[in-house]
Amino acid sequence: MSSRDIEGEQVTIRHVAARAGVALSSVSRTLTGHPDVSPAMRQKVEEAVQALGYEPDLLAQSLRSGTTRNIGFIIRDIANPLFALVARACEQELRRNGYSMILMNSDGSVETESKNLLLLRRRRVDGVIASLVAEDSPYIKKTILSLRRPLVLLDREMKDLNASAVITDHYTGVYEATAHLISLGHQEIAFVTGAENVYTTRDRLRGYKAAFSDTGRDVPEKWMALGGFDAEYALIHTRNFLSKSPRPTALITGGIGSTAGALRALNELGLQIGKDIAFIAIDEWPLFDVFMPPISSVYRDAKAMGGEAAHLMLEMLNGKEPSESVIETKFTARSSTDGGL
Amino acid sequence: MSSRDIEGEQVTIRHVAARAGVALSSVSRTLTGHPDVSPAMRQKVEEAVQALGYEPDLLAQSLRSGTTRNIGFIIRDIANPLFALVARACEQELRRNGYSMILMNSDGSVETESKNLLLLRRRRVDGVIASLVAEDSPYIKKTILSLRRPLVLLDREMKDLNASAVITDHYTGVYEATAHLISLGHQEIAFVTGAENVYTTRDRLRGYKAAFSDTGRDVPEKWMALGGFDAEYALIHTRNFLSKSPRPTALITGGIGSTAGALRALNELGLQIGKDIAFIAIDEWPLFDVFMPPISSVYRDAKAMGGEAAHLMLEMLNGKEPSESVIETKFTARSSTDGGL
DNA sequence: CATTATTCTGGTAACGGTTCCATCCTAGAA
DNA sequence: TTCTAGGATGGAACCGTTACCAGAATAATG
Repeated sequence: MSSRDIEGEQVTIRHVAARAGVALSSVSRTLTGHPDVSPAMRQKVEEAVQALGYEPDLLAQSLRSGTTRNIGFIIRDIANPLFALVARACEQELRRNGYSMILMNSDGSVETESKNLLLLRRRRVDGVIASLVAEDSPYIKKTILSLRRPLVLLDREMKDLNASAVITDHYTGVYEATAHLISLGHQEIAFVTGAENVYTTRDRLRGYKAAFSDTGRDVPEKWMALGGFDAEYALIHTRNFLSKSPRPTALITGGIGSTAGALRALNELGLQIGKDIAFIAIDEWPLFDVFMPPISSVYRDAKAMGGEAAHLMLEMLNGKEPSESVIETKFTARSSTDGGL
Repeated sequence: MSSRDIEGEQVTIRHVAARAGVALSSVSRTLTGHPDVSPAMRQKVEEAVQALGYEPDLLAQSLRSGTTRNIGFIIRDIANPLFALVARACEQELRRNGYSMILMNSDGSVETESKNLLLLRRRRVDGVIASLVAEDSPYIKKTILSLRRPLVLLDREMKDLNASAVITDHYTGVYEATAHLISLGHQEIAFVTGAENVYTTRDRLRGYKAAFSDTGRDVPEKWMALGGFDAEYALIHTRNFLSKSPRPTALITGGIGSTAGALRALNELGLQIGKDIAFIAIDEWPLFDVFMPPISSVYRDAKAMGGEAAHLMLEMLNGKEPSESVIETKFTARSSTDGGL
């Protein structure tokens, strides 16, 4: 006998009706708080519900009502500490409002992402919150347009989508970070991050470039590696940059994964942060403040992002128009930006 | 006009039947792969499905079949990097097998956890994978017994539950870690971790104690702080221990949160790891290998845990009896255990 | 007291599928 | 040729709800 066989038959509204000696429609009315229910009826039904331990089947209710109170949440990788914080805050806020979160990793693949979207549609989720792998895939765009459900994008820009979005103002933070390095006398500032087919990269790049041009300097294009958010990409390109001679005197990494890869490369080459090279990370790893030396960073409030995403979703579910919400970034100088020159 | 109004009416099996000019039962048979379907019928149905862009409603299928292909996943905190790795591996494996994951944080609260379990039951999930907040809550036990669904526990021991479990062999790793410190000459080894009402703590504690008693030493009970997995708890107690005189010469922290709190305390007190104090963390933070100095740790494969949890769940869903799976731990000495004496 | 408005209640039709059952064909066996 | 087995199909019941509609009971009105 497997554990599945144990399932005693489910208690349905019919059983309750029988036990209370009333029509099943009356039970439904009582339970959904319809006004036309006599105290006597309420009494009988509640007694029966209590006695049988009845609980309404959300599946059946969903089929009937056309709303599941389920929200799909698609991200590249839940193990990314930043996304994990976003997901947690988002789940908490959704849960407080009676919604559940169906979590799907897209594993950095447009194909998986697309499959996930289609599966969520078949599951009749009420809405989707997603951090897309890329903005330039026509296939994904087509899939999204066919979703026909409220959508909240995380740090992505896509036209004609009728979607809400939580957008980070990367520009400000990265501008400040780069300007800080320049003010310290750095010019050969490497920048290792993801590809330009996502808003995140483009906005950061804008800040990076502006910091140079605003001070009348040339942007050191040769020290830019814009290709992937994964640690492997950052590892290879950081290693490459730092083996050259002359090499960059400072390094900025964009994103959690890039930072991990770059730190590994620095470690491997025996270069000490804040001494042999100045280092700034965009987005914080949880223990950055106790790292030795403490790492300068461009911070954004991931918790706020998740909460805001849930909030925008709930608004759309209440019939409001899609809208955008902006998250600030803040540069904090710590001792990892000390040396390098 | 809100985005919800856009929803053009759903294409159902009825529309397909009408378009193909056949009975709706025939459409169903064709789509579910029933053997008694003529090539002509298949042709007609497939043409209609294609033309209308029909996709079966998983909700309706679930209601009929009694199986949702949804698995509930309950953990204390998805932002815990270890749990995030577990969750990712688990979701990937479930997804490969056609299941989706409903994620719920219990936020360290037995009450929330219990509510989550009940909600998952109402959502008619096919099974639940959970890392429970505590093993000694009769209320939770009662709730779980009423689940009537396959259950996989993560690192927890509960009797008479008919559940599968992924169990970590903490004993070995912690024993080795403690023995290593003892062999270096440490006796005043502090141990800061969660409460004993979860298997995790008990098994670690067993290893810690055995390392002392096996060498005929007294267990330094006064340096044990077993109360909470949260960083705050570890911060306070580490601070407290290390302000004493004499103070511990070594410190072991059990769990991701404890490690974070302890590192903050050390930082705050200006104590340098691997010099002023020997330090070992149980469970690794993602960047431990590039931390300066690198941190000695008791490692376990979180990815394997998640995959194994999914595997055990799938087995139960296929009618197999509940079973247990054991995950190994491995102590690795790095330079954080150098000094202290 | 008769009549009209209000509660209140029960029956039934959806929601979108699957599956059983009965019927009609067609082909193979006697 | 006649009988039968089984393939192919349509119709209807069912999964567990909610919502509409009609009728019964009660209350309010003239």
